[in-house]
Amino acid sequence: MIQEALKEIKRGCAELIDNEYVEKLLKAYFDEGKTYTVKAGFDPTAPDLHLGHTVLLQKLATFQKYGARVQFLIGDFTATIGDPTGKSATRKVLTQDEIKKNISSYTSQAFKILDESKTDIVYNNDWLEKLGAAGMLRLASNLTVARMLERDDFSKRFASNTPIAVSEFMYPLLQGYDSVHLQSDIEIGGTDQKFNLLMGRQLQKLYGLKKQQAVLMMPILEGLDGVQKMSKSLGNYIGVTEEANTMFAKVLSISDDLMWRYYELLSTKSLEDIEKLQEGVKDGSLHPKKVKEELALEITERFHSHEAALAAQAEFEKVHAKSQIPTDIEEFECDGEIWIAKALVDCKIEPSTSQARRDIKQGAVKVNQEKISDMQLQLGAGEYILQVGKRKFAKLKVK
RNA sequence: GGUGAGAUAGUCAAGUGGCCAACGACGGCAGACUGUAAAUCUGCUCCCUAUGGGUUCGCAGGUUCGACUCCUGCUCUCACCA
Repeated sequence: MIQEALKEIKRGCAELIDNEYVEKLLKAYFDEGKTYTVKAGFDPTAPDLHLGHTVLLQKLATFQKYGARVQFLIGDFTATIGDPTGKSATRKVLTQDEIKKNISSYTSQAFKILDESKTDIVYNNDWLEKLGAAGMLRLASNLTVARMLERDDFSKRFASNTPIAVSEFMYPLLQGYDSVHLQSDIEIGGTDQKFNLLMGRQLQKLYGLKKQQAVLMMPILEGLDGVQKMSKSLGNYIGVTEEANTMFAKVLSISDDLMWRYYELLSTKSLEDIEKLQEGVKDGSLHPKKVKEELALEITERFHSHEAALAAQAEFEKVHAKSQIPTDIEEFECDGEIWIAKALVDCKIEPSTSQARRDIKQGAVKVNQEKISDMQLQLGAGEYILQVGKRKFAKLKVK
């Protein structure tokens, strides 16, 4: 029983520090029904969660299945500093107002995956603000600069002459202090958080806690490009609030290699089943696109519904396999004759008339499914379906 | 505080008085081929109804017929010294 739970918990994880402690917690749960706490921190910097975040959330949900109370930590204080992780430059600081705005949409998205009744939402501003200058200094005295520079991204930035703000040094310390305050039993985070997560253990010890948190690290989910980590700023993400059609299409656009990665980290299929799929693709009995569709269905269904997922699949087939016009296209209107390039910009499927001209020249623009080449084309009264490339559509009514 | 180096398009990075809307690479977009995959090949990649015009090379001035290139001041970054 314990071993089974442990196996599920460890699935897809990159590293687990203090396996024994986790086992002990699980044993206490199964034997005596004792719960324990699992902390995960989230930065309220962007109001939207994407699949990269859900890797962690799903892991938290697994813990909840086995007796954990989740400490869903909103880093409203630390967000004012900016976590240096993975950034090549100092991050811009958010205002309190911006942060507040992000939080509510944030949590409601998270509860699509987490069990609300087993989750405590906590804000680190509550205790970090009270820490004061003296507390900060005490905290900071625990760490040397040399040790701080051991951190990969700091040393890289230092070596490449990119600025590091002193306040950024405080980030790992504050995150670690969160674990002291919350007395977390386990903390989970991405592999890029290793330094910060371990800081929690170190500080818990220094501040005299009996137990030090176990640390579970999950791999970072690659974005749609398959290279960089999924992030909103890179635009290579699938947001959990995105429409079913978009979600489905985005999953299908990832590469075959990346697909297995997504299977491992996002699917709830058992590892054995995934392996079978992999073999099937290898020996040619399964078409990789079919396998990818299955993944797309599973993910879309998770955030929408079974019906919506199926509808998205049908829509996708319609538009791409049969190259028909999508069902829902944004509609625009205009008065009087309009120049094609201007129309494309007005319908927001081209950023500028310059770009529109280029695309027309290259034969990427279609009007009512017909490729056009006349740069000067004027659209008279009537209804038109405008299309740029394979993905951008708009309907325009000219009065 | 002192000395030196640097800031160029989404990123990296050439350019060191006119040949510069600015080489190249990556990214991105589009076309061909496909499974809206990958790989490959090709074209495009500041804005503007455009064989032309406008605005760009950290910011503000100046020199010059002409400045990304020279001068002055400022802002920011880095290194060394204190």
